[in-house]
Amino acid sequence: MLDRATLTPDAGPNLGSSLDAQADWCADYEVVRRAIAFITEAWRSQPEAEAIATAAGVDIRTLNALFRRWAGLTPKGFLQAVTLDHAKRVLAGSGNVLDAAFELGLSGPGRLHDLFVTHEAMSPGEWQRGGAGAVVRFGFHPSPFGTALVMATARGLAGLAFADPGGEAAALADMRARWPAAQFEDCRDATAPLVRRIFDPTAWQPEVPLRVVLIGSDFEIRVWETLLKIPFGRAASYAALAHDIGRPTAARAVGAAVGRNPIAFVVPCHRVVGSGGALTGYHWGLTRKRAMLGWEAGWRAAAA
DNA sequence: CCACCAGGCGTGA
DNA sequence: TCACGCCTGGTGG
Repeated sequence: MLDRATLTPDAGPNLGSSLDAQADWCADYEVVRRAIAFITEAWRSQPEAEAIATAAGVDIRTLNALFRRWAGLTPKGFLQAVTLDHAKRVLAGSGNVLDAAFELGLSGPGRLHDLFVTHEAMSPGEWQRGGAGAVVRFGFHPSPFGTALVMATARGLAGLAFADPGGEAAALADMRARWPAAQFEDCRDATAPLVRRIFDPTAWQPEVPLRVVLIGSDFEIRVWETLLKIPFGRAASYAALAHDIGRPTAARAVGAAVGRNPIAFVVPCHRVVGSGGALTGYHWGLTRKRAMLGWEAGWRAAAA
């Protein structure tokens, strides 16, 4: 098992927590997004790196540099990371997701690339009672997966959404609709530190866990808690999740609950795929789900 | 690989 | 009660 010291900014993707890296994130993601869209559409013809670069609107050298910076992998490695084969490889076996994680030595304290999270769960009723007049502060920030919308309460991180260019208003409306009684305040200064930390694996450490608030039904909370057990760079199926929470026949209901996860990326709903490894859906777009799995694959490769 | 189907289940209206 | 989903396993191309 590797320790965090091997993950210096030089060894890993992007530039740690430097502000320059943050400024580059969205520009990089635009190219990544175009590359993934092209690969997804043209995978049958096994496109060359050259063709991918053209489709992404950059030259091949730029493409190489960009992928190294963005996720520490080559375009070829990236190509592999967004295929069905890769999804199957990272798919933990059926059965208990947590047990599978421990068997693989990827779970437990000190595991690699774990965004350590402590959570507090609230039912919608509790939220409404205790949160009458609750203030939710939000801000838009660059991230490796496009513009991120971060929502925070005094109790911790409550929401994380994504927006493609021009989709900021829709993302905000989506989030606001989840907590109709709350007051919202645009306050990027409050959310900026969260973003820096969330998207920089070199900043993840167990000593200072990230506090999150999960607001949902009992069933949803159980599903979301289980998502937090899926190791970085791996995947679980909806059926395995259903099995894990003791409702083996409720895979579809699990899918719906996963889809309602308010804290994208941090609660890793992007690590849930169909039983056969297919990426069946993602609230913030399948392209973004592929990007996240590819990014995690790159970080794992860089650390290994 | 695709299309379609039925069984399945928690949610919100 | 009902339609709706980030489902799944089976059938027939």
